Amino acid sequence: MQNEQEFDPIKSIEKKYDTLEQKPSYLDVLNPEQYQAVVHEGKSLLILAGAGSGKTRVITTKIAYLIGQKNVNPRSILAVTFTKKAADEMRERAVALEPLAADAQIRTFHSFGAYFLRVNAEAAGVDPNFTVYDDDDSVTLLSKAVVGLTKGQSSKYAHKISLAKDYCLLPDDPETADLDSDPEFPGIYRAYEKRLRETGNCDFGDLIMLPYLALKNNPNLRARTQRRFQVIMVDEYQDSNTAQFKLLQALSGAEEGSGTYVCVVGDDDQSIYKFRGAEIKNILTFKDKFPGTDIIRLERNYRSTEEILRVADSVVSNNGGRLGKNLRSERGKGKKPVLAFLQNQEQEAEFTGDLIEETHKMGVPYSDWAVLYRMNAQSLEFESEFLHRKIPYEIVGSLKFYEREEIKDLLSYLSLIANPRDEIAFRRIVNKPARGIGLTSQEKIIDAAREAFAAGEETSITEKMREIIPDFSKKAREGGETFLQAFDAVQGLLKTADSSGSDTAKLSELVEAISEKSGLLEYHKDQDEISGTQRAANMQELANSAVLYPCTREGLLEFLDHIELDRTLEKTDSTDETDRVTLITLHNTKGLEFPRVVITGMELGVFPRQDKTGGDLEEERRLFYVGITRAQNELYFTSCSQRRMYGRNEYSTPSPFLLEMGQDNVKIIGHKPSSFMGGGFHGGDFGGMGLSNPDLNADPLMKKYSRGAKIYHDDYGYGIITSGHVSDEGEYVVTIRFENGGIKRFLPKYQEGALMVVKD
DNA sequence: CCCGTCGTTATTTTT
DNA sequence: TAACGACGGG
Repeated sequence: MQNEQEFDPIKSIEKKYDTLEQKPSYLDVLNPEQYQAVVHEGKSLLILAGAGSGKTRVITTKIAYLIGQKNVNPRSILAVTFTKKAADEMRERAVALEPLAADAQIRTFHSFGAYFLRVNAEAAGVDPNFTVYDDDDSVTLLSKAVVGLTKGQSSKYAHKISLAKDYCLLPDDPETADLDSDPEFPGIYRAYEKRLRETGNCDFGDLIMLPYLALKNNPNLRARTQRRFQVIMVDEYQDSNTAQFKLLQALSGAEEGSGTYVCVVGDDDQSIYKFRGAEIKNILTFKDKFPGTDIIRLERNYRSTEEILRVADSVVSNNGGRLGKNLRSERGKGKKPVLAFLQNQEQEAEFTGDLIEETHKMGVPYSDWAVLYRMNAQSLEFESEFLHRKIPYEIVGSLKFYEREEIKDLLSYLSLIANPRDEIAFRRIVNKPARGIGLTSQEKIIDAAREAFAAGEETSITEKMREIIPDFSKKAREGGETFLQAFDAVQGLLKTADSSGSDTAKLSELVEAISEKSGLLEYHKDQDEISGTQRAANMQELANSAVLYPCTREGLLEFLDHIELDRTLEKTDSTDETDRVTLITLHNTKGLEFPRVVITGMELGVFPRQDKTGGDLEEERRLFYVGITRAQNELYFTSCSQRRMYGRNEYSTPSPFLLEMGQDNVKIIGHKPSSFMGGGFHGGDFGGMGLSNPDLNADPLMKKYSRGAKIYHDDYGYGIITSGHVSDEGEYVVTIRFENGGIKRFLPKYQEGALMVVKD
C-alpha cells in the first residue's frame, strides 16, 4: 500500500504526458483558421468557407474533436448536409478520425426529417409507416385531389406547393396567395394537403416543415429534442431554405436559451438554388438571428491556381451584398485561363475535343476533364462529337435511375406493402400489366377506401378492393383477382416482427418475387424487345440494391427511405471504363473539382439566361463563380457567335460575364467579337447591378425589343416577342406572337411608330 | 387499348 | 430541332 502511494504522483504525471502524446495528429494538419474553427466553442459560429478551403475537413475534425477531446456524447451531435453523397463522405471521414462518431447523427436535412417524423410520428400527426412521395407522385396526387386540372396545370401547381413548403407556408397563410396569380391556388394547395394526409404519406417539403411544426406546437417535444442535441452543424448553409432555417431554430432552441451549440458552414458566393426556395439571406443574416455569432473565414484555397482564382474573384466582386472574402491560392501561379471565341456549337465541341485529344496524347487522362454547361440540352453536341472521336465520357445527373418507369413500378409494390393507404402506388400497379381495371374501376376502389378511412375503419385499399370487386364486370373481376393474388403472395413474404435474428431472408428476395409474380418483369421484358431498353436489367439492379436489407417491415421502410432520400446516386453504367470526360451542368458541379475544366456556352441568353436581371443575375454570376472554382489547374471558356436554339440558328452576343473576368486575366483565342475590341473591358466596377453589357447598349433596338418583351402593335394588338435575331443582312429581326394567335416578324427599325413596348 | 399524327414548347433541380 | 403530350381512329 505504502509503495503504491509513492507511485501515485508519478503515475499522474505520466498520464498527463500520455495525454499530450495523444493529442490527435488531426489537429496538426490544420491551418490556423481551420484550427480556430475546430476548437471554437461557446457562442454560435458561422464558418465562411471559400471554395476549396477544406471545409469538410473542418467539420469532420470538429466532430472528432468534440467527441474525443471535449467528451461530447456522439449521440448529441447532429450534422446536416444537403446531399446524401456529402453526408456519407462526412460520416466516413469523421469516423476515420474518431470511431465513436459513428453514433452521431450525420444526415441530409431530409433524412433527418424523415427519421424525426418516424420517431415522433404521433406528436407530428403522421402515420409512422409513411413513405415519401417524390415530385412526380405529388403531381399525380394533385391531379386526383383536384379534378379537371390538365397535366401541365398539375405540375405547375405541385411545383408551387412544394415552393410554398420550402417557405414554410400553409394554405391559409396570406403569403401563400402571393405565390400564384390564380386566386384558387390556396384552395388547390388545401385540397392537395387533405388528400396527402389521407394517403398517410409525406412529400419532400413535409420532411422539413412537419418536424418544424411539431416542435413549434409541442413544448415537451421541443424541450426533449433540445436536450438531446447539444451540437448542431449545418453544411452548405447558403442553400438552406426558410423551412430549414426555422427547423434549425426550433431544434437548437436558440431563442429559448437552450445552450445548444450551432455551427453553420457555407459560402454566400456559392448560393445557387434560389429557384428551389434557397434563401441566401439565411447566411447573410445568420449573425443577427443567432446573436453573438463569431465568424471565421477560411480563405486559403488548396484547389485552384492563382490565375484561376483571380478570374473567379474578378467576376464575383460584381455582386453586391456579399459577406466578403479574399481567397488566396496555396497552389502557385499556374496557367492563365483561356477564352476561345468560336463560330458555333459544332466548333465549340470540336475545340473541346481537340483540347482533350491533344492533351491525351501527352498522357493527360480523360478523367482530368470536365465540360460544364448551363442547360442539359447543350450536352448533345459534345456527345456526338465525343462519340465520333471515341472520347469516353460520362454524363452526370441525366440518368435518373429511380425515376425509370420499371423501377417506380416495383417501388410502388413496396410502398403499398409499407403503407396500405398509398393511393398513388396502388393506381400505378393495379392495372399494369393491363388487367381491365381502368380508371373508372380505380376510382370506385379508391373512393370506397377513402370513405372507409374517413370512417376510421382499419382497412387497406386492397382489402376494400377485395370487398367491392364482386360487383365489377367479369373482365375487371378476373383481372382484379389476379392482382390481389399476386399482391397477397408478395406481401406475405415480409417477415412479421416476431421472427428473430436467425431469419436471414433478404429484401432482395421480395423485390425479385414482385418482379415475377406481378407480371411486371414479363411486361418490361417485352418493352425491352420493342424499344431496346434495359428495363429487365434495371429491375434486377434494384433487387441487388435491396440485398443489404432484411425482409422485414423495418428493413422495407429503411430501404424506401434510403431510395427516396438519395435519388442522385446509382449511375451504374454497363461499361467498366473509368477514365472518362465528365459532361455536367454547372449546378451539378457543386462540391466537385477537376484538374481541367471547360465552361461552355458563354453567351448572353445561354449563360446568363436573358431573362435574368438584378438578384437573379447575381445568382447566375454565383453559378459562374462555382463553375470557375471547380478548376484545379486549367480553365477554358468557350463562346459562340452563333447558336442553334429551338431549331433556329441565332446570332448571339458574348456573355457579359466574359467582360467581368478582366481582359488581362485571360488569354483570348479565336475571332474577338467587336464588343471586345478597344478597352471594352471593365471588370468589377459596376457594383453588380443589372446588365452592364456595352454590347447590349450598342444596339438600343436589341435591348428594347428583346425576347420576352410585351408589346403593342397598332395593327395587331398585344403580343410577346418570342425571339430576336440578327439577319444575314445584319438587321435585327423580331418574331412576335400576338394575343389573337398570329405570329409575325418585324424589323423594329422600321416599326418604331407602330410597335411599342408595354409594361406588364 | 394501342398506335399514329398534330401541335406545343423549350433552365437550373441537393431531397 | 426534338421531344412530349393530347387526341382521335382502328
